[in-house]
Amino acid sequence: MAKPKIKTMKELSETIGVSRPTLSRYFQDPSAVRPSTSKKIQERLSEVDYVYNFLTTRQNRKSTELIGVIVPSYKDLFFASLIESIEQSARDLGYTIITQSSNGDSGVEAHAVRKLRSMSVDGAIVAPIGVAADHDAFAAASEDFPLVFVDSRPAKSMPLADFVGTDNMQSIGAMVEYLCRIGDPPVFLGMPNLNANAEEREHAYRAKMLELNHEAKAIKPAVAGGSWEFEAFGYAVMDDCFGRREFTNSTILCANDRVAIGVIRAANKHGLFSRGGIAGGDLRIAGHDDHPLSQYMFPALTTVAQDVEGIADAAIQLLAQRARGERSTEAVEVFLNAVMKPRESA
Amino acid sequence: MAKPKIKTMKELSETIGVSRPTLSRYFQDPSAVRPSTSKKIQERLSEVDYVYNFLTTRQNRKSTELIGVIVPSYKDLFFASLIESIEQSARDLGYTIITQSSNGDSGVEAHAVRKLRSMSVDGAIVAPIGVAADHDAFAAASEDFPLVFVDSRPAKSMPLADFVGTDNMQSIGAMVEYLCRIGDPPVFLGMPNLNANAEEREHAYRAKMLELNHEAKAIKPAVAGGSWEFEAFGYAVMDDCFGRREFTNSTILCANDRVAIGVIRAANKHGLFSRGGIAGGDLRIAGHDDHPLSQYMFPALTTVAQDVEGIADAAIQLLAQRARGERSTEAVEVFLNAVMKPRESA
DNA sequence: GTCATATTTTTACGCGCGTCAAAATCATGA
DNA sequence: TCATGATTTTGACGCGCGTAAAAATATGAC
Repeated sequence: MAKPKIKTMKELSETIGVSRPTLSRYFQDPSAVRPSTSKKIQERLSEVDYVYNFLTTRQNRKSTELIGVIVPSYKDLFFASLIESIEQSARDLGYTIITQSSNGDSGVEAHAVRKLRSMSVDGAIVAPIGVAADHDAFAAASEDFPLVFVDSRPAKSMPLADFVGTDNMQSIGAMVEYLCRIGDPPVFLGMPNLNANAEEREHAYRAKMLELNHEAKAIKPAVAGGSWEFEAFGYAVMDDCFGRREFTNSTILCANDRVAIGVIRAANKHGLFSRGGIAGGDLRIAGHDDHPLSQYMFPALTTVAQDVEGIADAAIQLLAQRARGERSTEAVEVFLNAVMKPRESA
Repeated sequence: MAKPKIKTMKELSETIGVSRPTLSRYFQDPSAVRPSTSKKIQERLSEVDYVYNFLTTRQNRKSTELIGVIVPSYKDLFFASLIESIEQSARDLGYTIITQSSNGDSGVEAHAVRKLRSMSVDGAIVAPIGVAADHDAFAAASEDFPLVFVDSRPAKSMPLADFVGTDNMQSIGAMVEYLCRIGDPPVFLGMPNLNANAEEREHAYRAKMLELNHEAKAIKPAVAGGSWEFEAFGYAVMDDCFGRREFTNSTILCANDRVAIGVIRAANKHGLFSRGGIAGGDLRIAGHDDHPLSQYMFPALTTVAQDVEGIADAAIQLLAQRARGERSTEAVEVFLNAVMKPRESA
């Protein structure tokens, strides 16, 4: 680092030989100054060590180009994938992402929303926790900046917030159809009722079963499922069932892959996959999401892949639209399709 | 939201009936004003909708109370756990976390570091990518704020940066000892050479094997391993080996759990666990990290658990120390112990 | 070389809040 | 009730940069 360190734009303007306002314009859009000037600035800039002051620039610009992201948990690869996609889409458009985890707690979620308000973000993408969410916090926020919910809709609907997510009717529908075509009609194992997907996916399952003239049947969890430890939930519920020799020959459709991973573990523990190793028995298990590790399960988990990149992209686009002043009143709901990933488990 | 919205502190000071400087002091430390005043402010505050302006306050305070975090990937549950722990520790101390993923790319990493500089963070916690990291970016940053590396040390050592991580000699040592005590001495399957842990763990393995008078042996990957898709790497390498009936009766110590998950999958594919289901054969597999899903593998993965919370906590503490002006010259390295998690796979 | 137009420079103010010093007010105990 | 120290108010300046208006200068076609 032999490069001389320059701390303020004023100082920079002196060593570089252009006025500060010109520099200011250059940083916001290099093409806003004459090409020769732009080139000159660019060259001199590479010879010094200057980083613009993020906080001050954002304070004064009309737009902060900050986007907040709130997810219930980092330790869920679906959300992790989502964040990664959002961060990439955002970087391409020049946005800076502020990520926070609500940790499945409505208090923390409200606190996070509040922080986004204090940071004057241009918009927020939130995967809400469903139960007992702090509706007021969101309502207040949506007056300050556009809000788009992803993955699941908040319990109490927000008139001004957009939504992007997978069409559960389509995704679950495709899976049910597939399962019925290949074998016995599935029973359903829900996820803990922590967000709207829990109910929606069960509903989608029932609807499709009805359509196909099969009797819908949901497994009643014998254990409480109040936490986001979905694998533990799936394992505990089915370890119990399998222990009583229930559902050992069923086709089990799980509300998501993490639950399914727990179920597979339980099935393996009870030796239900022993014949020949791979999907030899009558027990079949299916999931939902295409969790990055689902293909490494044994048997590899049959699932439906959510279009994570599509969701991230659409969410950013919706935010950008609002930022441009479009659709200032009507809210939009975008539903993306999921695609079947038939593997070994069903 | 019937609460009247108040946008500036000046406005707030008028509706609340105290002067703006007093409010300012209250927000920075409620105990800095007289108890009766503090109570009065607190009460009135709950009746209005005011959020302080984060950007402006940080611009003017000597400390921004911002801490940057950079990890190579969100889609790695080890890092996800780490971020979650850091966020919690930080929240308790009043810090705000800015998380970024370098996506395993040194360019993105350098860009992220630069952004942290522009945000005037009080410090940064970074899990570096090892190869071809942009040393200059870190060097420049470390002149602006304290830097603590976690998980692995950067390729080129940084004289002013602290380090917190697991003592690979201890963790791998404990595992090798365990494996040798229970069965055959292990062979080693490394991880792609993407950070310092790759070499360090292999070295630790060799050292311990030497100490125990066993011959060290590392599996030579027949496939390239340049990406962070560790499961795919482990699977590809061992699918190839098992296909040639190599190592089918070995004890395989993997450099991390994600590699091990791929290996388990390969072993299952080749039916190497078929006798009785659980760890019946001679093939044994062990990992490192205690990945949240390792216990759901089949067989459940024997591993060593890194002290993730301990790492997060120590990192924050080191940063806080530097912020208080302690240890302005000497760098510190903190090594935490890992604990054995013997399960089914070995 | 001239003139119309495009850029840049100068100058100055504003953003919302931190912070300081001096003046005003308050709380407390004798 | 008064003195005294603690707290608050007033008034003012600064942070680094955005931005607007007017003046100065550069550019390019003729």
